[in-house]
Amino acid sequence: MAEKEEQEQQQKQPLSLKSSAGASSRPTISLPPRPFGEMFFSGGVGFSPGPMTLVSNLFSDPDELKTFSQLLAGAMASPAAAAVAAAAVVATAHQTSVSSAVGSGGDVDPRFKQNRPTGLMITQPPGMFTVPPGLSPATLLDSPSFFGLFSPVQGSFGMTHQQALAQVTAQAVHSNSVQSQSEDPSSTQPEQQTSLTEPPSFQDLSQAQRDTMEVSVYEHRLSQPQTADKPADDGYNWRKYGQKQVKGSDFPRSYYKCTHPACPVKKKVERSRDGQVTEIIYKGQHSHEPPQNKTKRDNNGSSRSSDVATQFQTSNSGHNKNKRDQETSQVTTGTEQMCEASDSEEVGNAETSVEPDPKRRNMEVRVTEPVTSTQRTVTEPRIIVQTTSEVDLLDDGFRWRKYGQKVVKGNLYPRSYYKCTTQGCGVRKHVERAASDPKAVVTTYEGKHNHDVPASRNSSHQLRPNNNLHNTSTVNLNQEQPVARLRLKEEKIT
DNA sequence: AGCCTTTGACCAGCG
DNA sequence: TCGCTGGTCAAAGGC
Repeated sequence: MAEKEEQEQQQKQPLSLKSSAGASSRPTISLPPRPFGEMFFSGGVGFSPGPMTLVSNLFSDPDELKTFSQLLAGAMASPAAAAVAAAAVVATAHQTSVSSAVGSGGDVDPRFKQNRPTGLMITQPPGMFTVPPGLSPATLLDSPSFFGLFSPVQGSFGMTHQQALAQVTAQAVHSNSVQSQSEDPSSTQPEQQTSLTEPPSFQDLSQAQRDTMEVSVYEHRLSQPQTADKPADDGYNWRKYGQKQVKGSDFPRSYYKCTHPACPVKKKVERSRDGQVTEIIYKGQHSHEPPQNKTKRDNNGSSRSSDVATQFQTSNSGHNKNKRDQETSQVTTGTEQMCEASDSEEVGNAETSVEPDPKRRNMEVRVTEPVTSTQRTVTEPRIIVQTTSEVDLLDDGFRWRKYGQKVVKGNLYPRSYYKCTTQGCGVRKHVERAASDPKAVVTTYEGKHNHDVPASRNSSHQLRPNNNLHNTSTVNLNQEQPVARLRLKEEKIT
């Protein structure tokens, strides 16, 4: 008897795994409706400014950014990455179609490295991407439906990344729309149909459309469960307006409303028996920016933490009949597996990364995100996919492989992340376009090369970082070009 | 004083 | 229609 109870208790632990769609109590936390790109890419880079600065003008073309096709190609190199790409595309596209709403968070928490989320599962809303358990991402990629979804993108070279995303969005939304209509033939969703050609951003939507649009973003919390009275601080102010003991839960469910006047956003917070937050479901779109002066109350780092969104769901108020189901159903990619925390530097650092773990082939993908605390509005969601094929040739003498990029606060341009391709060398650098001048870039090095410049490139390198430099300096390499900086940072990479 | 949480009651959807 | 369940309201109290 006691043993049974113990088993039950174990099953109710936040990290326990259950199937979704009603039966699921997989620990999920849904993010507030905010740009997926931001959720993926903002905050907590993990790098800190290094000591030396140097001028360079390595990118003259703002389109250095990877195209969607490139991202897709990169993703296809790795099944796991492919899954992440798919999920990211869907999520991003979905976000694009629904909202350009603001994000949440605050300042970067330096404790993030300790508290960073460590894993999550990418899931998709019904009618969008559904990868049945047992179907590997690679299989997915081979499936006609997958490329059916992406075909407009692949067949649209020359279009912008955002346009590509828009088309994917259209496909996804259409798919969702079709499903919804099949469930409720009497209702139509003209605005979504319209989005087939040009998905409207949240700003583009009429107020009525905004009001009827709901977005829930599910997020899995794999570590740092919320044990405080309040759930994760997501940058907004909430007022609890109700609490209910729900069936099948040992802990009551709490209901919160955004305290901002006229803001319709609500969230539900569920906890496990031990008080840990196991699920937060957001509903609605914030009609305002997060309060900038919001008090940070995280003394232990538990607040301010947010994990990567793993599931997007949309519903239309016209379908309230099915709203509950839509809100609670969760379709996940791959098996119902939860990955434990990983201390992988690659995973744990700032950007989204992918860890193709053969043991978790059917597990979606592991993607991590730093504690998000930056607050900004992302106008163009971007995708970060770890690519394996691209070798960056930024000519500092070393060979680099680009493994991600993201948009950072205050800069319209993403910065890109590179790793030294030499085996065993953990040096990384990130290159960002200067906010003040897109022609200038800031390159930050992290770590110390444990090898010499590759012989084949010895003669060509221009900006080789001095591994032993500790000073900071700025060098203007080109009087005609804006000053960019190369920061060198020497620190132990753990 | 203002904002928040608590909590019992009420309401609506569903089977 | 009734009971169950989840969601919300609103008064009371605390900080």
